[in-house]
Amino acid sequence: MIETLEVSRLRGYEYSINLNRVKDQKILDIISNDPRVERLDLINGYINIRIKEDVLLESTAKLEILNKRVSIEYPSVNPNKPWHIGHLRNALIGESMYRILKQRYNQVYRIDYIDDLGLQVAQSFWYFRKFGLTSEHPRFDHAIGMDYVKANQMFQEHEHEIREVLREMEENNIAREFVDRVLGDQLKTAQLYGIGTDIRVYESNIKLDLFNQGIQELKRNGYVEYVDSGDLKGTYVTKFNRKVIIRSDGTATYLGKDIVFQLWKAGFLSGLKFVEQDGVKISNTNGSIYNLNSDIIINVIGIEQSQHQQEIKELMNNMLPNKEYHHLAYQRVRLREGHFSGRKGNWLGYTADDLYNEGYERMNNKELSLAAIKFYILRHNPKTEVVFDWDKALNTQGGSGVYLLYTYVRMLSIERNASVEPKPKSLDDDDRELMKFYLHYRASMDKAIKYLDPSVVAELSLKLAEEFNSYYSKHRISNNPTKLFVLKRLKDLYEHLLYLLTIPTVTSI
RNA sequence: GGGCCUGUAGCUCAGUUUGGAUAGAGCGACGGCCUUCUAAGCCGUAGGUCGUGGGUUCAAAUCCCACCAGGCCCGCCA
Repeated sequence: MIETLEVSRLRGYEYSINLNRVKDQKILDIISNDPRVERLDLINGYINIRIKEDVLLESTAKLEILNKRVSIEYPSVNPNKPWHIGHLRNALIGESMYRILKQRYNQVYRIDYIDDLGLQVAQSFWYFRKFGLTSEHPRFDHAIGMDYVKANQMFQEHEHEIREVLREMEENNIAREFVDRVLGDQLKTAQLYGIGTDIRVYESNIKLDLFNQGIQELKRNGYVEYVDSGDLKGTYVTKFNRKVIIRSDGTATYLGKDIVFQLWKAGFLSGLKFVEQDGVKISNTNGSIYNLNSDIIINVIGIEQSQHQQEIKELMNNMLPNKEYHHLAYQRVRLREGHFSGRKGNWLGYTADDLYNEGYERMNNKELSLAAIKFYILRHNPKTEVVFDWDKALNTQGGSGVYLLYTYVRMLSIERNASVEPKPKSLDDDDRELMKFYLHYRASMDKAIKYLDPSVVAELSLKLAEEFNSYYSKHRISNNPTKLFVLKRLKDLYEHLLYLLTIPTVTSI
């Protein structure tokens, strides 16, 4: 009962209900008879509930675990460039969301999709084969990214040739080694930022082991049909919303390839084979069959693909009404002068690695640099556009990742200086305010999961840090058994929150 | 033409889904606080037509309608 109510903003109370919302008098009886309730007060038309101290002291960060298989796909960066800040946003939202989801579902899998048969890779591979590496950078992904800008300028003139390369890639997978070399470097950035994956799927393997059988299956089940007249003559379209998935020349559209993959995630199609390497399942035609069978499918993809995602969602809901399909849409990170464009190459100087290096230079510390960047990105609601600003991204003062770590280190320091054993006696209102964060945590996690939004957790962490710093300046903690106990509990929760935000901790600053 | 997202303090953002207590933070400005657990901190002051106009309601930043501004999407591209 109590769990469903909102956590009160008033000091000393844990929950509050607006009297006007109480439609049924029985609710009042139930609340006042709840053994966990210590006291009810009526103030300004609100029922304020104070719960018993031991209930507060015993609250934990453990949520009810649901038995569902969840997959979340991110960051799926094209393997022909280094990660820029926009890719980093995708990866951080994905990784944080993954960690949050794991608190609620018993099986959560991270998927990274590698588009090794895309036009972008074809352009880069064509250029590389023709001219070799023409940009200088110690990292292959960076150099290739710079070369891509040049390759793109030549695209129109050499389109026929490049499309021919793409066909060769599709037939003989000739770019795989090139792609893996770029990917290997991209993964260094991923590792730097603590971004992980469980399942890596290459488009070439989908093409090889899943696509044709998948399309046959869809035809057999009547989900797609051949068009024999009109504008779309010669294509195969989805029966449900008449979107082209096979062109009249027999090749697959983006939607066609995508839908097959999403259906694989849901367990509707089978055939992908995997080998395991360092705990990661990697698609490989010589491996063994594995099916994910997700109940809930989440894709972290830019908001500009909303319409495309909506089409897939409708199709999935239509075919598999028992599965959930979600598009976690995020706005782009952009520069003052405009959006990132691989074509123009204005991501130069704004790669995820550049960002880290600049942070390291300013703070001379790996964790502080990472914390600043991660918090800056994650505290924005995914739907809001982030206009990139060096000083804001690498802020070391209030409302920053550095502030969060500083607060954490302060907690550790007080614990180190403790002169008594932590043991709770009676809590004053300030102690209760801190213990209440366990209740706030539950509410925030519900919200973060419901709306697929890690910024909820970022805001909670910041509020906790602010509340604690205020508490710290007001009370002497290290010689007070109750306050040391509260500190310990709060620190446990805080550590957990930082973990959810992918922010690594430090022990001193 | 159709659809989606955004608009809250000088700046960057919470709060909008579930209408309700004086609309909250940070940065920047100004003023305080280090012989006491980390001052990358804390406390205080100034700063608001919640894009605009209607509507619903006892009550609207929040719900409904229209409009304005910025961004994005509507292909046998990906």
